[in-house]
Amino acid sequence: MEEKYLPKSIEEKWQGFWEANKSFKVTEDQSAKKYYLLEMFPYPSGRIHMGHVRNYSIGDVIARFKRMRGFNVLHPMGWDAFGMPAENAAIQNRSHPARWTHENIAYMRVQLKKMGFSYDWDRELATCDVEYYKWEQLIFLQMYKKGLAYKKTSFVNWCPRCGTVLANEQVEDGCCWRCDSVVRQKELEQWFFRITDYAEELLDYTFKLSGWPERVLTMQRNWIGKSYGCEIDFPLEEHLAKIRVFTTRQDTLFGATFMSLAAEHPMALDLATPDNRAQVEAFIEKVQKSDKARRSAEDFEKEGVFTGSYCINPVTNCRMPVYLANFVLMDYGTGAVMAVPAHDQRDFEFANKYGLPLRVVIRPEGESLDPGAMTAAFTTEGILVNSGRFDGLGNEEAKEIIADFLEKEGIGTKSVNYRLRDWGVSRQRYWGNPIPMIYCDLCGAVPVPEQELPVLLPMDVTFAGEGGNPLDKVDSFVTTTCPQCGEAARRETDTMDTFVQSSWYFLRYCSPDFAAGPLDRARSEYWMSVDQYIGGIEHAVLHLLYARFFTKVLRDLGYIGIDEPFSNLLTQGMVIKDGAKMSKSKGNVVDPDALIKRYGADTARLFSLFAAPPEKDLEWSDQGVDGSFRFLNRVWRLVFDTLPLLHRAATLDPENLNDEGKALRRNVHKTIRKVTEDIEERFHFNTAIAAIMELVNTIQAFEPKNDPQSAPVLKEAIEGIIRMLAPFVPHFAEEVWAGLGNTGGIDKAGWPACDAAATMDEELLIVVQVNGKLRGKVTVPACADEGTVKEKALADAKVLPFLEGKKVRKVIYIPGKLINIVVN
RNA sequence: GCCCGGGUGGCGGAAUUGGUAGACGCAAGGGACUUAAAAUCCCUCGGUCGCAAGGCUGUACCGGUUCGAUUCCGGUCCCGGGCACCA
Repeated sequence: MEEKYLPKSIEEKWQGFWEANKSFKVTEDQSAKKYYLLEMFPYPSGRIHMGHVRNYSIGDVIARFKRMRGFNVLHPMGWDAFGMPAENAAIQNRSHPARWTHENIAYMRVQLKKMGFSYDWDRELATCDVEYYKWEQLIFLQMYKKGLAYKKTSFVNWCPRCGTVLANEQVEDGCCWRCDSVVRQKELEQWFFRITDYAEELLDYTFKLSGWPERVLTMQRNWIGKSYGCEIDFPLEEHLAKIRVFTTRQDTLFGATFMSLAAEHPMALDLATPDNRAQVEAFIEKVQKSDKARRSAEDFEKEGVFTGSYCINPVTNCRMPVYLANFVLMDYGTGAVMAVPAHDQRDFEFANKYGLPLRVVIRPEGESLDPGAMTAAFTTEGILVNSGRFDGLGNEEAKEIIADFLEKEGIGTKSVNYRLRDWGVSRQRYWGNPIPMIYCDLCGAVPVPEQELPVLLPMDVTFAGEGGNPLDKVDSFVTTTCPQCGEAARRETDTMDTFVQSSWYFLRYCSPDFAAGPLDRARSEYWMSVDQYIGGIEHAVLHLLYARFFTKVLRDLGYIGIDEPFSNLLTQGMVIKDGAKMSKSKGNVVDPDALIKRYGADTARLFSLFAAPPEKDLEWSDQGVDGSFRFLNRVWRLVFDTLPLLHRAATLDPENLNDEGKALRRNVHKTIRKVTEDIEERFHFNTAIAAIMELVNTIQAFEPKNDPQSAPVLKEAIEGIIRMLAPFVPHFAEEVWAGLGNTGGIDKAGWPACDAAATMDEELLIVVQVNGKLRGKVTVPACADEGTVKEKALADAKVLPFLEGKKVRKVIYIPGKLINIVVN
């Protein structure tokens, strides 16, 4: 052990040691308790950023802690390697997405290794490798067979100038980010996964995932959005057809005075009367031009157009004009809304704008409601009026009664509706997993036979940045023959959404080299489910919902026997600097490489864990990093200075200590208990580190006496510190541990055990309050009963003045903590 | 607009089940060591009144429950994140 703490050489040394010994390589060991720890894998964007450092530092603490506690820990790492940025970079640099991606992976792998994260690198995978994506193609085919993958038309953002589909993030203020043309909605045939088949189960399990943050579960429940209501048919005046609506407010049916349809509604054009046809067509065109993001903006002007047709309210028999309205979405319900302007704010505004009638059917209890005087819709609970035989009912109870009535009369049916929509997985992009389908003029869409997999993504492609998917132009890829009839046919050129790859990578990690299928069932069942998953809160819905869905699909395809992929979830906050999220454009980025170079990886890890608890945002502070570095230096000196004493230390005899020794030992074991709980139960690494710092301060104040028991107590204390620090600053701990004369690595030493007997206090400090205000403190023997404490508190010199001339009404005693004297 | 979080010193944060508000760290100020600087060590550090002992006050704001509220309840304001106008 050197006199001075030199992180660079220490870190290189131990990283070499771990690599040479394959310290973190694991296999399925039935005799050991398994622990699968996973952090969300990175997109290989170029370099790691502080968010990665934080995410992976949090994970590494848990991995190393569990290892020290004797678990067989699976801790893998890989790359979410397909995606748009690679393609954009290829266009910009006139290079190839594969090259860009692999270079980035190589660089970032070095960075992660420099951080000292304890991964089993033998399991590394990249989703753009054919060994990964070919199995995904197989899964797609099996989903297709079961009807879980299907094709339907839907709308995409389309740039007419580039001739390209745009992602939402490529649309800026309704215009193409590259050429600034106005983006329009284009209808396209696309592949979908039937996630809605699993809506009920996905919802159900949100009530069983006890290891997930309630916040995330709430968001997922809201996303799935189950609601109970009715489907009601409104007959058309001049047609045989009916318009079907879904509503959760059947209690307001008597107040429905007009009908609003989505512009995309299949009946929209048919309902346009000759006089109105031109306006209706113009309106549909206009809605298609407005992009989805804008359409949902707060200040979006509610607009509509009258079709010229009328339908009939089935309970009031009133004529209801049928409008198209820009705020009605085809994706939710039936794409048609019965408009109740008196009791829905949007309908109220719409009715005002187009001079449509208002009919009050609910009034506040004990009051009446004048339709002419209303300035907003009345949307709270009340009593039904103008509703025939239902008048006088409370509107909540009326929901059930009216639903029953509608069913009996054959007007409508009770219905459950979900917000969740099927998952569109088609992407008109090159850098993704090719969807294994073939189009034949005679046979239609034909799946690629399983034995012909993989459909290789061709490498000889040029990137222009316009004119659509580059894959379309690779003749050798597109041109093929129909597997069914042998005639000339075309390959599907859509690739799969990258969320598909991230929906099952955690399963592939269990058997990454398995050559006979996507996963080796025996190995997967040993490791799954993931015991602890860690990642950013931004993935609370999409990724985490898709991964849950995919796990259930793989279960139903017979690949695995579990229902849910992640038993416990930890969502971490963002890394902030100067009050904003770190980003290149804001220029407030802290480069992990520079940090490692200056302080070493251990300091970077320590600070990112100490500055805030994981789930909170972390405000970066350069001075704070200095503080963490100073702390490590202090510990280093403490060990180095006491080394000669520690080497001579006799065996510890806990029964035979002086008061100072006992006090220090009590401190050591109380700290062990706290740090263990903070890591294991709360993931509050900041307070765990603070507790270790306090113990270091205590040890520094401890003066070893010339008695035989001082050195062993000190030795136990210092060894405890080093072992507790090991998950946080592993290189540092390994070096110091070896310096203390230990061999074989600190993992083998295990996590220190708390000796409960040593934590027992001999005396307790009792806080004395008078009328709830702190007035004094008394020290009593730990065994003192209530009477003794009370006596001592009432006699305390600092308390007495507050009792003078007053009468003691009550004394409340909280054992071992506090006594409150109530006087008046 | 809807949904989900959050608001504690100059700063990051602590107070885990309603029981000492401000642990730990940073910054700042003072001191020791040094020819000097760095490093290190020691002291002070919410506000306010006081020579001091100590008092009063204080966890966004207003109110409530309680012997006791940063913590629970009702209302208000502000900040952050998410969204697919959810009928």
